[in-house]
Amino acid sequence: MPTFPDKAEKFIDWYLEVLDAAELTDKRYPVKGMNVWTPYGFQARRQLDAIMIREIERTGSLPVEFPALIPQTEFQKEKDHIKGFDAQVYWVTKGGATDLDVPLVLRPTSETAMYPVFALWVRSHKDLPLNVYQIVNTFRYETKTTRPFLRVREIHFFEEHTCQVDEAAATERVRSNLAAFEGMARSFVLPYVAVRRPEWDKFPGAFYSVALDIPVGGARTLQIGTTHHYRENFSGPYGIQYEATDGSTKHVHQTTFGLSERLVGAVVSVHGDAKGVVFPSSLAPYQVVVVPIVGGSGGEAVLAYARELVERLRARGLRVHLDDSDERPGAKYYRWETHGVPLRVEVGRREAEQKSVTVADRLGSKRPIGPDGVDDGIVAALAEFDERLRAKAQATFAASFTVARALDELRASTTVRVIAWCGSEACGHKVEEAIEGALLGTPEGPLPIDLGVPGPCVGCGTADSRWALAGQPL
RNA sequence: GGGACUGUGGGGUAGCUUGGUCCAUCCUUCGGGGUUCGGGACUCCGAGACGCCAGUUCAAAUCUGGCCAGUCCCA
Repeated sequence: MPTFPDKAEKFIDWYLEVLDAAELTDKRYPVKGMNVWTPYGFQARRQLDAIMIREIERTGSLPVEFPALIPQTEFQKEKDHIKGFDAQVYWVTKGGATDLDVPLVLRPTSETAMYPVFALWVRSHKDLPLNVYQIVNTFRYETKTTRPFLRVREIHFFEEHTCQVDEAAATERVRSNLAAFEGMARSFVLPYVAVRRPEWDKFPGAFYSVALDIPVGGARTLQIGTTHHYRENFSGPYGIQYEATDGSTKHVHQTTFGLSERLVGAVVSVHGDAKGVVFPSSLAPYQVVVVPIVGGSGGEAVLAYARELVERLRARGLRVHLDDSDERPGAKYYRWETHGVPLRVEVGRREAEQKSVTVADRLGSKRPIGPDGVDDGIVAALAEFDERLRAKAQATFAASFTVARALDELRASTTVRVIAWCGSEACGHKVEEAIEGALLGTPEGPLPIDLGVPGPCVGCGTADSRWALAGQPL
């Protein structure tokens, strides 16, 4: 049986082959970093979008869509922002054969597209808060190696932008974004940690940035989202101001919240195994695949039973696929395992006669259900699968962090490290050098492992320190 | 930005050092027929490739140069 490269030893090879086998993307498109969403991958993405939309709209955010092109003049208004993105923007400089008077940037993110318009929208405190989001493609000229879903040049981007009355309200919005992400992460079955990025690694133009990181084996980490507090850093240059109740004019305080198809890559990376992708039921294009086993005589009765079962399960709201292709049963099992389908329902002559089913889940359990309570049993098996997936992911997560009391303990790091840090940039860089990676920042919530109060800073020995995480961003 | 390496059917490869035995090997894939069908079936028939351009040569997948694309290492 052909196998995938070892996930632990050759992660990237494993990742690429698994994606290929699962038909989630076609990476043969002839532009670096731009891949094709296949029907199967697109359906996973559609679920991803639906979850992001559900959770953000729960917080009162509304959808908008801004244009993809931004005039250079607007793009340049915030100094740090342009400095941060200068090297990775695509320019549109011609319309037909005519050079454009003002070159246009293909949005790498939409602050500079939205904020001139926000300045028109926001006039009074009654217009606040302004909470809007969009899901669009953004473009970044990545110079490093690109990877499907994980590092792409055309990003399928979720971005929420808000305007708040003051700093405290913006701080609260950052908090509510983190709460919204908690709901999303629960759906994706992704244990993560929220960390406040160090000053030198925050989003260009931000007051501060909180990133959502997950461990992905060894000391490696993957940033799967960010939320930023901008204070007045953008509202100043873009003139987003309002008249307050006391008649004074004030600049709004802004926040953003960004997520992307990286979450698909994260789900593949975290849950995938030696047999391929494993989707939680929330993202699975097909939550259940029904495999009829039609050998010999009586095939028609089996097929009829399978079709009837599919209809009943669909009526229960499940995404169900009937695999009535010409393949033999074993080939179908392998196929849907590589594709990460949570539940496989086998029905053969035996099941058709008894009005029962045999249910196998993607984590390896297999059992008969019925003849009574077949539909309920399948629904329950799906929920059970998610919980087992969660327990498994949680155990891996918990084992992915260890404390390092001194710099030399960072060197041969085989997990993400938790360290005591004084907060200085000098000590931060010492840590980054030692781990040959990045100081991810200080956790916003509880630590992923229980460690009590931090000891002296690993860089300088100062007693005044906080816990921080260090790893090697993928 | 500096350096190294690599481009062969849809995917993965052999052949390249030493030019000819290559209208290019094998696995997979794809189309058609038949037998099969409770964990990747078998069989028969068929389809499909030397990144691009120039050069050397009687002869180029193979050597040389340029270009394009990709990968890795260093800054």
